[in-house]
Amino acid sequence: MPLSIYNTLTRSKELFTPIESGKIRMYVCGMTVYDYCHLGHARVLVAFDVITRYLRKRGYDVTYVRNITDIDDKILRRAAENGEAYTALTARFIDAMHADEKRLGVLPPSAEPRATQHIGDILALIATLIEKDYAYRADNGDVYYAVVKFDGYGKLSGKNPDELLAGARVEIDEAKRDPRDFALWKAAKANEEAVWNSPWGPGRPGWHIECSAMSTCCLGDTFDIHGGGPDLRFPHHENEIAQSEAATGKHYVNYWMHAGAVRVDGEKMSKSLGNFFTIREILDKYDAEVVRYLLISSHYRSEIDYSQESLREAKSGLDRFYTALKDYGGVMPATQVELEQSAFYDRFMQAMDDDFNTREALSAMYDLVRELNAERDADVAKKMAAQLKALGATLGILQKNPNDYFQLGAGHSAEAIESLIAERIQAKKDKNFARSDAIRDELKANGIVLEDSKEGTSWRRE
RNA sequence: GGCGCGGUAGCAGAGUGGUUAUGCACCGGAUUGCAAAUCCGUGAACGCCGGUUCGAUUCCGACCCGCGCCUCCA
Repeated sequence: MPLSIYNTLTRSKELFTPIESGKIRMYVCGMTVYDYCHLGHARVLVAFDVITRYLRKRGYDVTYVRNITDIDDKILRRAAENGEAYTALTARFIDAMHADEKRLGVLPPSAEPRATQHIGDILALIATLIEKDYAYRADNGDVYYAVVKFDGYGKLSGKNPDELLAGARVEIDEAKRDPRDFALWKAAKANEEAVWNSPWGPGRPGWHIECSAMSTCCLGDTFDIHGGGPDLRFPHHENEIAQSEAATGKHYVNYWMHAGAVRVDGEKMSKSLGNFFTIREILDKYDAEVVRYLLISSHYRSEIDYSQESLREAKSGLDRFYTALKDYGGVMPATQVELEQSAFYDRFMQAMDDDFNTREALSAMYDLVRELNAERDADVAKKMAAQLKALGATLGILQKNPNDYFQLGAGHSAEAIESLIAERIQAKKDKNFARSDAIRDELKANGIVLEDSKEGTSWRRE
């Protein structure tokens, strides 16, 4: 079964071939830690988490590196506003990020390099670029990359370097030889606390060079997959290519992957527009697994629109899965062969092999649900439930005990609900349906739904 | 202006040159004391105009509309 991946560089789906058989080296641009993560970050986090899980399920040994940008203009500005050390600020938001991703069921990456821990690598990379005449020190003390020197500039974003030059939106900076040039090293200004010494004077690294240094350092000059958010394609990733390929003389990345944007009310959600929702404020109101389900219920490359309605639908969809698993509890031992012996498994894998088509994979799972719900043979049904749960694991969902999923966070105590259920069962035995319905209505008004079956009465929060 | 993406049933969202996506919602039936859940079933779609084809939602071209990047942003 071939795996195909959409490559942003060639704008087409390509059969995936790793550099080294059985191994995948992947780098994803992580957060700049000056604020809480928002839904857009969650999208990238979850998308590449699913991708990593699937690649591992397929048997690849995946090294997943996701950096942390912990030195940058925005960080320094925010720290100054708060009157705190920038290191204190970044430490806080790194902790918050880890807490958020854990709640979303995102597995930790293999390595999480931080820019401030790689200053030496960054300096070495800049020195190489200057040596090879791809960079220059300007009069203001900054070191810039000379875009004109790099032949392939624009190949990732499809931009023509000449048109970029003509673009009036590129800021004119007297120190630069060319308006397209970007900073590799920023000279220290007065009273700045974040300063490192360099051959070009005290200062700090530019954003783009950080990722070139950290990725190459952790994964080698050429690696398999580089991912990130949609707005990183230009200029960030374009600049990474220019830096890394100029420095090493080698091809930098084989497959470029970019997640789709998250929108709110039809507008792009972004920090600059100020219309973003942080992960934690959403998770205060909604089940983290519902949010994760929302993020995987459309293709990772497509845009998604965030709304109350889309969350409600996500919850309904996830409820259907957990309802199907409800009678089978948490533990469902099954052999690998049993788990994979299914047309639904094949469909799932085929969908995921096609550029990680989670939506198509979910539809195979829903078809499995229908068959499971209709199955009369308890042993067969149990096996199907195990299959469903195993497929869910690949997407990072459905691993909770169904009762926990349905009951945790209910306003009432379980004891109070159970006692009302007992009273209602007695009323039903007495044919006192007015009383039994009253109990059900009362619980319903408090967000508790009762469901009768042959085995008895169960409950869930709405 | 340059480059790129998309327009699919009430909504969300896959996919395919001819035959069921899927989920939510709706309708009919089964089940239920009544519900809920579940199952069975019906209905409903491919922006507009041309072209290629025996046949196009699917390929090609034009058009209309929406959006993204080009500036810090995931």
